Amino acid sequence: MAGRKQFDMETALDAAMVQFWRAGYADTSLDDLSRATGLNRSSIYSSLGDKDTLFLRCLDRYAARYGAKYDAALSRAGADPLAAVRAFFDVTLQRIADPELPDGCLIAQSVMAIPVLSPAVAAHAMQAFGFQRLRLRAALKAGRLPDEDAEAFAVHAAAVNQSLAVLSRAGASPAQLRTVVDVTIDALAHALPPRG
Amino acid sequence: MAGRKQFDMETALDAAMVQFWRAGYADTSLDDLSRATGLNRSSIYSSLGDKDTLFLRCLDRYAARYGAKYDAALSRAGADPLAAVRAFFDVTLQRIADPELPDGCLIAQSVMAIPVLSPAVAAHAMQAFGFQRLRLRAALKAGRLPDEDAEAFAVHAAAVNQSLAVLSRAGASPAQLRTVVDVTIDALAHALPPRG
DNA sequence: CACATCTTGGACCGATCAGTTCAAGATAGG
DNA sequence: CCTATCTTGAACTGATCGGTCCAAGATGTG
Repeated sequence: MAGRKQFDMETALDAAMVQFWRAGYADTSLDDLSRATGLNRSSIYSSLGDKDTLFLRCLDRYAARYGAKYDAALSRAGADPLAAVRAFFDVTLQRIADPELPDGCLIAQSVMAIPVLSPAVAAHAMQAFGFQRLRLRAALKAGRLPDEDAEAFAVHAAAVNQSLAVLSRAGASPAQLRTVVDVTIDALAHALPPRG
Repeated sequence: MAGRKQFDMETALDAAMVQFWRAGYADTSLDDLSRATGLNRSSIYSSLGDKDTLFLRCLDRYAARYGAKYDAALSRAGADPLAAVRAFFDVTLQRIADPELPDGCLIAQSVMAIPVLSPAVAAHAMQAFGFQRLRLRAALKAGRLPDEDAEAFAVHAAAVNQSLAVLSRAGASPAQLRTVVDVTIDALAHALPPRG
């Protein structure tokens, strides 16, 4: 029953991340984490740290993984602002549509829980939270959109993106979420011509 | 120390509501509720019910109170679609700007916690959650907006409205929230003319 | 003034929480 | 094969959880 580690670290971290993502920090006990990862408390503590540390690692893991997806999608989309916004939303919609993953967004949920999180965790959540808008703004600025419009587009799209997390958590279907995105893109498309 | 009730029911319910609103269901203990309301456990149980029941009452109280504010604002705004949307957002912005009240939105937070809430509470949260969009859609339909556009506007505005809760919880300033709203209204305004 | 009624404070319950400790035992190096 | 090293399972700790119970005592009625 011992000797060399009997589990894969990446798999265990993913399992812990999904558990926190589904149930939130407060409603995830060490027994839940033990069940989800297949490790017992001793192994969790020695290999993954205490609950706070582990949650921080999961938060950063989530931010890095999906942040990379946003970056890749925006880079693929190129210079057209609407294509960039569309690509941006598609990353979110794809994540939500994945039946293997919980609904919502770990970062958005963590931000909502800021008043009861430790300062360190809250700081990470807030930092990760701001990145989506900054990524999109940078992509739009790199394209052929005036800075002012890039900021406005990014603010608006990031806001709608956050709402997708709430809506999916409320049980909205992928089709309903797609409608929200389409309406948003439509509104942005109409706002574009008189300026660009 | 006893005899007739020594507290005001409405005040106590408001205090409990604010406590749940600030810290969420999971992170609110009976001691927290006791401290917030000034009542002790016995009085809470005999007068307000158990934790689940009390939370349900607070959720309904919140939905009724702010639902009424949305109704009143939309009714005051009249038939102009943009005025209606503006009035809709103003209710949210005013609530968030009130320093006496927690950031965010009790319903949005509850919806995010659905996987760990009791079925009864989850059902109430989901029902309350859908009302904003329906109120707005009804107001827009009553105005001079085609049904299809009314639905699209309502979907979009309700989504942005939800994001305001997340953003405020992340510490966004009232000015930043106002920017999100202004950008949204601007986009909707541009989407309007070619159709209406 | 006396009595029945009802609120209140605080002690108490079993369950569960995060976190610690340690012996059992599997492994790797010599 | 032997031993030092490290993981693992399980028991344990003190704190806190939601919920219950009951005596103390203030009130309204007669």
